[in-house]
Amino acid sequence: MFDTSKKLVLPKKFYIRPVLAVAKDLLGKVLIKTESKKMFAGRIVEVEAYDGSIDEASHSYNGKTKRNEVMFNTGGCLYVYFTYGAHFCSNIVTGKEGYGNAVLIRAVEPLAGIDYMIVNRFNRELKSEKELCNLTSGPGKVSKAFGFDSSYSGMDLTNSSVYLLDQPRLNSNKIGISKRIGITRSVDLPWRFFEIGNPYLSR
DNA sequence: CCACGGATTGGCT
DNA sequence: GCCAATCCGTGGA
Repeated sequence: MFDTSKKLVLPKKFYIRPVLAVAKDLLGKVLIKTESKKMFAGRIVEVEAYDGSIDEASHSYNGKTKRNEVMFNTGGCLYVYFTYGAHFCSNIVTGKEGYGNAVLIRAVEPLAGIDYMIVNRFNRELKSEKELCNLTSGPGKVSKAFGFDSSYSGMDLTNSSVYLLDQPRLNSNKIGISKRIGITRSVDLPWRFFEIGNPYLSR
């Protein structure tokens, strides 16, 4: 299904680029988490870019705080935050140290570890096959399915049990672009990117 | 110290 | 389609 050989792990330099370029290039890449003998894998199909320098919706817009400090790290690590008193959202930090840029993972297409994801999300059997499309079709859902919580924030994606596998870049005619979802500031920036027609999109 | 509101989700109307 | 749930980081007093 996919090759997990080391040479395909995305290197640091992939992440140390402008956040919009990284966001688009993340589509189609495979997110992996290993936990003892379990492996979780999902193909990224929807993302949003956040840029602390000009984007009022970004957590980093008002500078570094205890909550967002990981966003200011050198690109290539996870930034996980807690919101609405209930959900974790997982991001990939991009750019050079000090920039406060990140890409929110809004949806993935499950590839492996699906039974573990079902346990993490629902803690029961699926009621129907249709629930598969509800497994990882949103930022809180992806985090729950993979088991990402605040203890994962700051993890290095080039040297830990969480990493990304390189895959061919999506053809640009497969990439949809829209405004971001669920924000109240800088609402018009067209910084959401998704694979057109993929059944695992958040909407 | 306290009030506010959020990069969401799922259940109910 | 609408709205409550449910924490806690953040910012103003």
